[in-house]
Amino acid sequence: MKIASWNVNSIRARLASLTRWLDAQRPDVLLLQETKVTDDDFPRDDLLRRGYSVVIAGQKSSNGVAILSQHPIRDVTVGFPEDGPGAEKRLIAASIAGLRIMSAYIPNGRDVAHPVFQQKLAWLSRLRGFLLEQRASVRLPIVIGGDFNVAREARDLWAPELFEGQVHFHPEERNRINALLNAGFMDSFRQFCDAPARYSWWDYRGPSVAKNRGLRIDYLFVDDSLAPRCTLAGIDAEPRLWEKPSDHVPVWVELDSA
DNA sequence: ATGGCACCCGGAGGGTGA
Repeated sequence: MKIASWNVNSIRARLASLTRWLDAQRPDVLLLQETKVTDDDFPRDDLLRRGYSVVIAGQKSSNGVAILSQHPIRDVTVGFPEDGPGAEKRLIAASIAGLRIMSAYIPNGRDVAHPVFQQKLAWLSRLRGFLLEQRASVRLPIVIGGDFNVAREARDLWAPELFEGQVHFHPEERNRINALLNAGFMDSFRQFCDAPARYSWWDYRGPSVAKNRGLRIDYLFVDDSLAPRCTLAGIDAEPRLWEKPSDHVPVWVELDSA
């Protein structure tokens, strides 16, 4: 079972790339972030035609998450239980093939001095609590993928000395990610690859792609209990070289059948 | 060096991303 996650930076702008990648890779499940579209305008038909069921949590202009699946989708929840009606659409969870699968788009944080940076930290803390609550209540192994907007380690950034203490590589962000993993999850990519400079995002501007100046900020975290089933994981950097790319690329994990 | 680029909305150019 192949599960992938991709911040597409607008599903409408990325529909050609998305369908090209889906047709080539045929993942069982694809988690999307930054769909940037209302539910009414989500291009469902292009995905249904390819055999994917779709559940979405969208909003106008920004944010927006979705889950695409070739298997039946059940028990969908959007956001955190305590969210008000105006909450940004950054989290969707569903039960698929005996797993609790989630797509998450963690707030960027903008700048460490900006109030939204504290909201990012709070959001990551809430996410940890939500994962524990879901594990207890749904009782299925959890796979959460998404754009976490945090590089975990120095080997996950092109210039750690430049980013240290800044947004995306601040100790408080790393602490929140580590606390989340310590709750019983593993960074699937790092089970199979120790190499530095394997990134999931490159800036649109300047020579970022040519010089491999990127960040690894997109992850698939899987329940520790899934370790024996986890056979391979990777980052597919190729779509970053296609026409009209997202600035993020898909990350993926393969799980053996239970 | 606050630029670079791409997306959004709205119908110009500012807000946001990372």
